[in-house]
Amino acid sequence: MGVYKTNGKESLLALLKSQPDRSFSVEQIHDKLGPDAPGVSTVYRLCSNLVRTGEIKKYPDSAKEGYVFQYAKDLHCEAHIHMQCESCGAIFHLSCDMNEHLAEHLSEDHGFIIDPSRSLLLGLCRSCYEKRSAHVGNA
Amino acid sequence: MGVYKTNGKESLLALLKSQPDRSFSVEQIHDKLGPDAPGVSTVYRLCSNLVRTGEIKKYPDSAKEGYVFQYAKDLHCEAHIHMQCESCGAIFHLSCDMNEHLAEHLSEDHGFIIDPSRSLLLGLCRSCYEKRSAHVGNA
DNA sequence: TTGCGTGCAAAGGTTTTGCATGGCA
DNA sequence: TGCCATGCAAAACCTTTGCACGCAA
Repeated sequence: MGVYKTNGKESLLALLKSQPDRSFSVEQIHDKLGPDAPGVSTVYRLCSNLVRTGEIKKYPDSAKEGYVFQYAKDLHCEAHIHMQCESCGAIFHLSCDMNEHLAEHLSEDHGFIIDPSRSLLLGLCRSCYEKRSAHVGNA
Repeated sequence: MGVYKTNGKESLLALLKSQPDRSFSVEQIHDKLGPDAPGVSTVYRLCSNLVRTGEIKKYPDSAKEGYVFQYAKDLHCEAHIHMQCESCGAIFHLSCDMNEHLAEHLSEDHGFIIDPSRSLLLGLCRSCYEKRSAHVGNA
């Protein structure tokens, strides 16, 4: 599997690649690809394959139950923690010394060996936080 | 709902309370409660209610897809991050200054406002790490 | 006695699987 | 042409819901 180059695979990968900070549910992928979209079951199959090959990553969805997928190739995601915005779903890569710093602290003070690639911090990204602050305003 | 004191509710809560570091899936709860266990749908209903009242917490399961529940009352879980062992499923509460330290760093350097209560770090707890090391041994 | 909680069964939603067809190399 | 990938439909799975009965208060 994954040997041939097909339309479905190409367009799916193009979509995720075009917005590397965004994550997509199977439903969103299927919808966004429009009329020439592969069927839902194929989207599932493609995503599974791409996760297996490491080209995309799978995260639990912070909003609804379920899972989302995000382009991840060449990002060395094994080494760093990720942050997901609970409002817009964007996923950011923590690229700084905090990764090592935190890992060290957890290991030494708590006896916990972190797996950064699967650890997900939830919260609000800058723009969603500002939007929300604006909304609340003088409440 | 949640007005009456019933066997199902009592035994479910007792189970989770007896192992506050462990998390349980609906299936595990149902199985562990044995012959006098409430039906699966009741376990779902009880868990939903208890999550709503804050007595237990719901986390995505690191192992299989799905969710697990853990006793959480009086732990002020809103304020701190949690660590889940990918091997045994135990969930630990990060109770130290790192919570504030990390939150500050993420906010200042990355513009990310963390929601600690929903953030989950995955990895291996001390005992599972040691077991695994022993297994691998001289590989 | 009142009405909430439960069990059972059915429904709902999501993901997986089987099989025949179509497309890539 | 051979084999992989896809579509469709059915199945499997998990979770929720409806309804009638039993139990707590």
